Amino acid sequence: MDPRLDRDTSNCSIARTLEIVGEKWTILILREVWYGSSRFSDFERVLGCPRNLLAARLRMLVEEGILTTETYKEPGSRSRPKYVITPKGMDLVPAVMGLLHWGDRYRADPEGPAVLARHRACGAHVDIQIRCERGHPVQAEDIESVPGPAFRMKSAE
Amino acid sequence: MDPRLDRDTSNCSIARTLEIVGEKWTILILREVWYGSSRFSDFERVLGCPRNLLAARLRMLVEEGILTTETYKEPGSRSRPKYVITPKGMDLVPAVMGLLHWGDRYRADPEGPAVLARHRACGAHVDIQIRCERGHPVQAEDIESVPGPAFRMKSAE
DNA sequence: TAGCTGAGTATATGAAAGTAAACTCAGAGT
DNA sequence: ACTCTGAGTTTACTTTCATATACTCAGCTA
Repeated sequence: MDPRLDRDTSNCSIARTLEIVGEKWTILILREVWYGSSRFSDFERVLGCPRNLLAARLRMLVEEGILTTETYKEPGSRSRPKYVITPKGMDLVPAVMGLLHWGDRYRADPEGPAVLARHRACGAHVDIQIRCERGHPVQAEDIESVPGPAFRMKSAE
Repeated sequence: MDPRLDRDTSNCSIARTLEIVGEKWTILILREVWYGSSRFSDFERVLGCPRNLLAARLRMLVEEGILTTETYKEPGSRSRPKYVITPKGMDLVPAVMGLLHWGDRYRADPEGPAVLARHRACGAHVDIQIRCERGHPVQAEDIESVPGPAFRMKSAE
């Protein structure tokens, strides 16, 4: 990965993921879904996010298959839509756990984090780790990035 | 974590992390640092990002202690600054690996990813996993979020 | 049938981001 | 002394994004 090479970065998986979840509010909406919110008004109240953006982000997350809509019915009210996470959305958990853990470490209040992630089965604190296919824990420094099958160079302009 | 509760989310670690790395270009700059770039012109060329934004992002990353500046000297030229990652910056690797992995899975080209992450020692592919303190692998569905020491409710307005 | 409520849409305004080009600045080479 | 280069800064303009507020709409209840 010589930095002087003119790599074509248009098919970068990080950039492509950020195209979807990199806009303001998107990850925070997903956070609230994980914490149990599902209704438009819940997101609005807890996030304090403008309604038109909330509507736009929810629509996009549904289009991308990260959320899906179901209906709920409060007694005495009509059916309304709610937003639930899909398996594709659950697969974003590790990335967001990474952000959470970094914030806990470097930007938390003196008394500690606001939210703790626990293993439901045993109650122990959960964290993310990097491992290689053989199961060895890997330090970030020991990761080597190499060109993959879709690696491309910039074509001459 | 009842969604109807008026939680105060101003001290959320995810939101605080996004305040730093959530702006456009920031994570892509870090990606290039991991891939080996360190000079202003390298970032500019490979990212195609406007110079004023690149300068602003680099300044912010240095202020936050995620990057630090050193100098390099090309023979026949004067010393110039270069940007290198700090341990605090390396601690963002798991989060970005999460984004990379998700993109590889859901948004890669048909032939596969553009970049592969390998364990330098054994050459095996690396990935991120969620584990509890006792070392058990944890599925995203088995994570429970509970109020932590800095949990707060919204004060009455 | 009039009002209430949750889930939006529409509109206006301001703040960032993108684009492009000119300009600065320090020092090494000639 | 003059030029060249990498690393920026500055300015000007356009476009997209974000915010705030007002408005709509469907259906349940009174």
